[in-house]
Amino acid sequence: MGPALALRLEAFTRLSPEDRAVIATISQVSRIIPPRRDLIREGEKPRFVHLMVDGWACRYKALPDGRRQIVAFFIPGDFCDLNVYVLKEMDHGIGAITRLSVADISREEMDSVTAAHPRITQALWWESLVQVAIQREWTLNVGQRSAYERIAHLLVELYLRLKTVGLARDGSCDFPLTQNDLADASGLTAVHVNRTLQDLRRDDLILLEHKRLTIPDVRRLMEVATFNPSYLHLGHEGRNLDARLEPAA
Amino acid sequence: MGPALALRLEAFTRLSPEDRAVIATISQVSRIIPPRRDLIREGEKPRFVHLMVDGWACRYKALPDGRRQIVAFFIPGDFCDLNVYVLKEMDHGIGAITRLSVADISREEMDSVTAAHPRITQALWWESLVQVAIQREWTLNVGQRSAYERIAHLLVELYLRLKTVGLARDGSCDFPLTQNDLADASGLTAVHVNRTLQDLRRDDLILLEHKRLTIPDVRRLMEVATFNPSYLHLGHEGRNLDARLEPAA
DNA sequence: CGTCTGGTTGATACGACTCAAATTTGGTGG
DNA sequence: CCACCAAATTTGAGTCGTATCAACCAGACG
Repeated sequence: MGPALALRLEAFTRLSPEDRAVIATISQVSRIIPPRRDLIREGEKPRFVHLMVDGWACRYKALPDGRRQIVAFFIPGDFCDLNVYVLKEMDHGIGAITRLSVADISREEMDSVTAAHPRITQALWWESLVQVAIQREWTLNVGQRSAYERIAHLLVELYLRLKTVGLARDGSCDFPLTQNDLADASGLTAVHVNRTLQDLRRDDLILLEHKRLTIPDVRRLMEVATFNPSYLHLGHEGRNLDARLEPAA
Repeated sequence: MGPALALRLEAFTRLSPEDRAVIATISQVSRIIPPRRDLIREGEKPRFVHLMVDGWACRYKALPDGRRQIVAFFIPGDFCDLNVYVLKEMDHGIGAITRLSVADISREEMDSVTAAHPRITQALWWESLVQVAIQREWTLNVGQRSAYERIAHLLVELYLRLKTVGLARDGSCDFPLTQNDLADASGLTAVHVNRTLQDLRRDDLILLEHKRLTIPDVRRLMEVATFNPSYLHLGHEGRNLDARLEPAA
């Protein structure tokens, strides 16, 4: 439950102490969602911008016959949809994966922050552009990569994003997703995800057990995943994450 | 070369005559791109917001080994990436499909428009949220739908979007995409796209020849595509498109 | 009229799916 | 602390959708 949002925005820009204070204010948890419950459903009218303070969530779309695609994962420090309130209704749902602490931020609150803090505003811009870039990369991921590459890519992405907000180090992080979640996110079946994870383990690319992921050699996993970190847009003036060039050893 | 942007924004909001004048001003063509040429490449620094005035383009991402995924199509009235200039470099390319007229809009020009015209600003918000929603739907499309549904979905989406900007009527529209383009956009091979189009033709769902698409019964095609138009967010106070409920006959 | 791009066809291969069952894990209450 | 249950993971066998590879054809164009 660290200052995930501040860490996230600092990946991109520098924040003043006042900026940080403002961020701490909007990061006040306003709601706790139990695991596997929806935060908001398709069809509802969006009233707030949600900020993930603690826990994991996902954005998903469902087809009438039950097929389901997770189109994004949210980790602490992620916003969902700056400016949603211009839309009449949600075209997708957002579900908690773990127990989730969210800050529901009203339009007014948001407006007053952006009006007074250009630096934060710009950083929020960046954060939402990065989210779209991730969405595009996911389209590429399910459209072109093999199961093996696809899962590897997903794991690397999550690992790097977690690292940005201080939730991963030394190649390892908590990892609450089930194989079913991975299947829904990758467009594969759970059975095939299972076998693919076994392949990745066999090749010593990952360790994954008890909801904990360890990547012994991030570089190597990135290679097999054809992972090009440019879409995460981390190479800015802010804290320069070593995501772009993972330390060789 | 009609007022595509105005039509597009009016799908969502009402515009005053002044608004329309401003839109006409920013829609001035500043560049013509020949077909199949890149408008901007991965790695370049984005300097302008691009507005598609006439012609089709696509956003694509490529893998080192040549695999390629089209992640979006642009048709007249589409913007690409409001606010891109906060990013250091493009994580994807944008390529012209047909001969293309674009308006390159500078950051300053953009800022001055949004500062003075809240109505337009809100509409631009909407337009970019819709683009993200489309991106999510594409992830669902390639992740979950069969080849048959997938191609059908793509065709319906493009048809409805073209209709919004006055480029389609009576179930038919110009359609400059090659089967190769469709393959890159759907994550299928060109051969399989070919066979799938034949299936759709056999089932009297589409006519497609000489770069012209006709959909005899849009409703029916939407059904086989499990097309849920809510993601296009057309049900707003603006001109109410009949996309949500295509006329029965 | 030849060239080229885009479209079409056929034969074969394989990656991922399906279905079904077994096993392990984690949590809960007695 | 153990017994129990549900959820998650694992395994196996068989199938199918889509990819691959290789020709061939048609229309557009210079």
